[in-house]
Formats: sequence, structure tokens, C-alpha cells
Amino acid sequence: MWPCAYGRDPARAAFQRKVCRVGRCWQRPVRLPPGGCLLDADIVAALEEQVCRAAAAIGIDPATVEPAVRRSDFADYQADLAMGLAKRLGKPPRDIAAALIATGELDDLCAEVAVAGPGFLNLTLADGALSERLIAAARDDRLGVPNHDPTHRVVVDYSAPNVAKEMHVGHLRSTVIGDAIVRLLDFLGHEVIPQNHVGDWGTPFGMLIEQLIEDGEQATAERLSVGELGSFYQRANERFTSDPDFAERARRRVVALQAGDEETLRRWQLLVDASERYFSRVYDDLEVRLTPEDLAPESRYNPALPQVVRDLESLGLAVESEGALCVYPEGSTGRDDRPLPLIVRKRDGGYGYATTDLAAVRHRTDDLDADWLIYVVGAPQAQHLAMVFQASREAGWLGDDVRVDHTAFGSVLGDNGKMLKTRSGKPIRLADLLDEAVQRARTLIEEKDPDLPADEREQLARAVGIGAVKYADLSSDRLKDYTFAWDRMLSLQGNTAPYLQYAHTRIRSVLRRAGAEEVLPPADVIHVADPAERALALQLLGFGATLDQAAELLQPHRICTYLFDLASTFTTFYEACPVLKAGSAELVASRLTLCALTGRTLAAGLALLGIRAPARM
RNA sequence: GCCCUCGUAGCUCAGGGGAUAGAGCACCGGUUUCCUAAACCGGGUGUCGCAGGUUCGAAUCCUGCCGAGGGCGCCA
Repeated sequence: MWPCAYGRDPARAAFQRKVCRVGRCWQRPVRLPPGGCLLDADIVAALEEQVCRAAAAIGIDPATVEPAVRRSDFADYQADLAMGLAKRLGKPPRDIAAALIATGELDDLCAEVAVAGPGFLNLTLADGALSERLIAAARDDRLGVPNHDPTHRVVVDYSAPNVAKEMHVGHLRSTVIGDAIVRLLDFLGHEVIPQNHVGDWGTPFGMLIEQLIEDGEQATAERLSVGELGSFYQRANERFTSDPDFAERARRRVVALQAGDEETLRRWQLLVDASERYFSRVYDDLEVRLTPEDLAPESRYNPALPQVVRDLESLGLAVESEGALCVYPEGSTGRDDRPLPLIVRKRDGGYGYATTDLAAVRHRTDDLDADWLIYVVGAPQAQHLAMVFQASREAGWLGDDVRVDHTAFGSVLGDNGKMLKTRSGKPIRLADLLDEAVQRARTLIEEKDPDLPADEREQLARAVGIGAVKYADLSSDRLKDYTFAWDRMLSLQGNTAPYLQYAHTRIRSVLRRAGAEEVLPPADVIHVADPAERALALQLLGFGATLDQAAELLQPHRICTYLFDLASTFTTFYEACPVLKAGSAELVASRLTLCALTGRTLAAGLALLGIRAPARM
């Protein structure tokens, strides 16, 4: 294809700079296997490189052009760079496009390159190039998706429930989105460190511990472990507001807790332990990867807080105001354009969550040595986090080489357009929501497939019900609010988990019939003559690029959109192209390979979202 | 008052500067001697909130306005 001396190749160097343009090499440059040709299934990257090469050949510095290759309605792909070059070169864009074609650089991969419209380059791939890459992907455990290069050490902060407080739909979003991001970045080769920033400290623990004393330790621990957190918290709160004696005891209890009183700490620990047992159960039900090892609760930072404050003072960043110690990060203003404070030490000498968050940043960069911090936290926290990040930058705790993202998400709304609540206006317990999801899935399965053995039905109900809830949460842009609707998310039609799961089982069924379910050596050649075959082939080869984009933008919904398109494209193929009854043995093998690759890609994509792909439904 | 986010088909949503803005639902019609009909195929929908600007080209980038939600000092 082209020489191996990539390091000195100006077109490649320029192309790599191009893909790194986001700033700090967060995007993946094309990886070069030792053999010197691209095994990477990502054909867009290969085409872009050839376009850069063509640009260089007509005397354009490839570092200064955007190859702009994308899927096209008019050909397999299109490159849109000629129009942008017209003014610079003082030539009509169609002439430039023609000159790019004339270099012959695109001939390796393309059977046909044509100028269209104002100067689009319509690229039609050579069948051989498609076939070759499909076979490489089919042979590869990773479906032709290379590791990201360079890889990063990434802290993902997500879920973050509160001790002795019910988990609700807000935690659902953080947990599900965070889990998908963890799985995705892990798959792409990054070293991922999940951090569950559990809320286990603060003033409410005074009343919670007093309530524990009133209810009895044994009984409270038992109730909390099985998820009766909401009623416990509520009772404590009611006592606190209605009984001045209780409130006074609670206030004294906070002081004792902060002072490290042993007996108080023991009771606090009891609340923490019982709650964490419950969280683990919910995580198991949700089928997310979070484990007790990932716990990094707020209290763990307590010992570091005085030092954080001392350092901020000695750096001259923290100043006293109205008795409190404040940092004023650049760029944040509140009412009357006054700078907004981050209160790092309260008037009473205590520390709030800002200080804890600063300590956490420090721990993650210094001790965990992360160079990428991801906070999967609701959108309302945007200003707070921006201030924490800015203060950390100013304090030198976040270097320029560390990327930080607030991966914000919107609210879950009911069908009334308001925040999802029960009819009585209370927040919906996450655990109840999951139970209902499984129950609804079970009912559907009983209707459609009454003969299924009970244990299989239960497994399936879990896979479908939990998958539906998670997929509904992941499939639209996380930043927007989303409307929760059982019927939509459990539908077999549309962009839903059950639809994808069903598409996957249909594929598995074909493979079963072919006796090829376990091992399927790929065909020697993949036929892409039929438009439906070709469309499927092109879609399959876009998997890696989709994952890269989803990871770069931290948008799991891009994976969903891709998988739905893949399933739709497959369906069209499946209708148009007989597989087992194709004309020749060769064609059967080719189409079976397409089926197998599609099935594996669907399963892999769903797995990255934390959703199971059962073999039968 | 200031700041942030959102506004795309009747509904739920895709669309990160490119050609004619796309799906699903809903609605209408069709498909089962045929690889899972829990499915599939066909049928028409738009002042991309409004107005300017940048650009060869804007749903996409910038500014202003309107509408919705959220945030703005010691809760986390």
C-alpha cells in the first residue's frame, strides 16, 4: 500500500496532527500494525489518509486541510474538501476535485471516484477493500476495533448515592451512564478507575444517628440493608423538625461525629455499612460493574481537608469573607456580577462539599495518577464543578495535561413533562422501578412465549426489563431531559433494547440452523454485490469509528444510534438476501459471515451499554 | 437581575459546517406453504423557536430576542 516509514511521511504526520486537533491527542490516530497496512476496520480513517495524500500530491500542505470524509447518500463515502480550498487556490472547486482524483492516491481503496455537485468527491469503495476489512473484523476478537492510542488513566466518578437515603432515578442516570462510559473506555484500552463518591458525611448524620439510637441498631441495620432507607430518613427528618429536644441532640451528635467520638463513629459506620450492602444489591440488579472496591465515599477525604485549606491559604487563593474562608475561581460570577465564592471552610470551622471535591481532585491526580477525570453528575451541578475545576487549576492540582469532563445529564420526566415522581409526589425508588421493569417484561414474555421454562423466562425477563430501562436512559443525548415511558422502552419496534435484542436472537437463530453458532471461520470472500449486502458491510465497518466518537464526546447514545441503524440495515439485508438458501455455497458462507459479524457487533455494542444479548427470545 | 442548558414532524427522538433535514410511534394499506410475525414492506408529513451575522455552503458556529428548565454564600 504505502511505505512503512510513517514517522517521516508528511501526509501521515499531517493526518495524525489532524486527528489530534481536538487538543491533547484525545482522539485516536490511525494505528499502524507492524505489517504496514491498516488492519483497522475503520475505513473512514484510511480514506481520510488517502485524501491527505492526494492533497499533498497537488501541492497542498495536508496539515492545513480537513479531509472531511463521511458516509454519503450518493456513493459509499464522500470527501468535501474541494469547496473549502477553492478560494485559497483560486480555482473552481470542481477542478480541484478533479485534480485530487487525478493523483491516483484514492485508487487503492476506491473502485470509482467522481466529482459531483459543486465539488463533492463521491467515493465508491472497491469490493475487495470492503471484503478484506470485513474478514479482518470477523477474525478479530475485538471486531477490528484497535485500542485507543495513547491510552489514559481515567477516573470516572458516578452513581454517588447517599447513605441512609433512598436511591432514585437521578442515581439511575448517573449509574447507567457512568457504567457505559467505564465499559467503553475500558474496551478501548484505557485504564479506568471507577470512583463511587458516596455521600456518607455531613450534618444530616446527626439526626440519622439519633434516629438509629431511637429505633435500635439491629432493627435499623436490617431495614437499611433491605432498602428501607427512605422511610428511615423521613422519620429522622420529621423528628428533627417537630421535636426540639431531638433536634438539639442531633446537633450535638454532629459535633461528636466531627470530633471523632468513638461511639458516635461506630453508629455512623453501622449506617454506612448497611446502606452500602443495599447499594450493592441494587447494582447487582442493575447489572452494573460497580463493586465495594470502587467506593470512595466523602468521609475518606476528611483527613486531607485541613491540608487542602492550608495549601489554598498559602497559595493566596483562599481569603476570609464574613467569617468563612473562600476561594474565588476566575470566571464565575453571581448576583450583581460579584465573584462567586467556593466556601472551603465554613464560619463554624467545618468543611463542606467544596473542600471534599477539591481533596478528591487532588487524590485523583496525585495519588491515582489519572490524566483524565470524568464526573457523571447531573447538569444542575455545572457551576459548582466548573468552580472546583477552576480552583484546582489555579492551585496547580490540575495540570494542563489533565483532561476534566463534567459529563452532565438532564432529568427524567414523567408523561406530564415534570420530574418523574409517584402519584403522591414522592421520588420513585430506583429498586421499585427496576422491579416494575422486570415484571412488565415478564408479562410480555408470558404473552408471547408461554411455553418458555420458568427459569429461562426469569432470566429473559431480567435481560429485557433491565435492558429496556438502561437503553431508554442511554439512547438519547444525556444532556437533555428524557421522558420516561414504559410502553416505548419495552416496545419491539423502534430504537429500544428489546428490538436490538430480538434482532440479535434472529441472527443467532440463523447461525444455529447453519450449525455455525459456536465457531464460524469467516468466508474467503465477502460478497457485496447486492445493495443490501453492501449497505450492511459499510455499516459494520463503522463500529470502531462510532466507539471512538462516543468515547471522545462521552455520549453513549451514539452507540445506540449506531446499533439501531445496524439492526435496521441488517433487517433489510435479511429480507432481501436469503442466507441459508443463497445460490452457491460460497454465497452462503459470505452471508453467514455477515450475519455472524452483525450478531457479534450487536452483542458487543449492547455489552458496552451494560445490556445483555440473550441467544433466544 | 446575572449565568448555564434545552427548543427539529401530532408524539418520542437522531442529526458536531455540506447535496433533497432523518428514524420510531401514531394513522392507512400489504406480507406467514419462506432462515424467529415479539417481525417485515410500502404510503406523507417540517416557518429546524424568532431575527440578524460569519461562510462558497448553517438545524449545526456567533450575537440578540422569545419560550421551558436549572443554578446563583456557609445543605450535599
